[in-house]
Amino acid sequence: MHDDAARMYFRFFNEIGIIGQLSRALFEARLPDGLLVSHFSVVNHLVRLGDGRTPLNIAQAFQVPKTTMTHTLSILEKHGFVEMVPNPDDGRSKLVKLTDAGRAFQGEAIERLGPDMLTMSEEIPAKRIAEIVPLLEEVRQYLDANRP
Amino acid sequence: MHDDAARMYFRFFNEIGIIGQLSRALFEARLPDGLLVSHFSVVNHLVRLGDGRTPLNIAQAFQVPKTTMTHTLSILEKHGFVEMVPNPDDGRSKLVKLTDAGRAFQGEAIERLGPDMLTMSEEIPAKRIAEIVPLLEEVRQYLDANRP
DNA sequence: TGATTGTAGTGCGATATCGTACTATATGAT
DNA sequence: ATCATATAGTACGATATCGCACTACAATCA
Repeated sequence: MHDDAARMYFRFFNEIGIIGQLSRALFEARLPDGLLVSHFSVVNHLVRLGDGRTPLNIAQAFQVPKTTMTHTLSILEKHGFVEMVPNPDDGRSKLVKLTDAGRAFQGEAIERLGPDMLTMSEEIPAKRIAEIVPLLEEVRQYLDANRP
Repeated sequence: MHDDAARMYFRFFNEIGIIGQLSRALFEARLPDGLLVSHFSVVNHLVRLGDGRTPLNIAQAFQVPKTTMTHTLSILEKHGFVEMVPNPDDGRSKLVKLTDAGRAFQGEAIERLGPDMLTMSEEIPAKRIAEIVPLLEEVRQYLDANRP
């Protein structure tokens, strides 16, 4: 491993970290007060991939401890975006159901991001983004498969 | 803005977020107990770009509120990695000085990451990473310049 | 069946991050 | 010089995230 190579990985992960932070801040500025990306992400996940999942299943999808997901889901429940129902197949567990308010929240949040993405696309076309997404997916899969 | 373009940006930021989370977890597994990436990052910043900076300057470099940096620096001070000294040019402010222990901490943390990067470079060569870093920098600069 | 082991979710405590408000000092206008 | 405004740092409270430990239920095995 050359120093140059090591430095390149450092730069890469550094940029990833900063972009993650900046995009999160941008996104949260478009969400209703008090709601965070971590809240939206779960609702978005349920809308896209289907609800009726267990908290543990969702926690694993987001790579967060189940205690964190318990907390996040309690917030979503407080906002009326999801409902927790008993799992008929397993008395220990619950199923997370989206409500109409939850679906509306997801749709509105995405709509609010439209103008930002439009503006960004004028400076950095989606075509250029599309060129690097595959490698990012590869890196993500590698890291996912090699978790400590 | 086509839906396809919007979806591409979503995928991009989604991958960024996940990679950020996974790489943070990986890195923190290599740090001494109780120390987080947020701690290392500040020490690393001071080693690379020079110490004797003010807390506010560092906070802005990391795009975090100054209250967060106050807290982070207090942790680093508790570990003996930095010292806070009065700023001779401004009675309101302080300067952050690295200690020998701080430099050692940074060097050891980087060394510990070496094997991980070596392993990763076997699957995803640094050359491929190098090809996309410039665009990531562009995105980062764009987001930085268009903060809400 | 009963005992053991494993799993889903939660309660609790610790730390990180952030927003608001405050203090002390600096800057600029008059 | 004085006053108004701006800035650096901190105190404090709120929320997010996480690890540990516990409970309830499930699965397995004797």
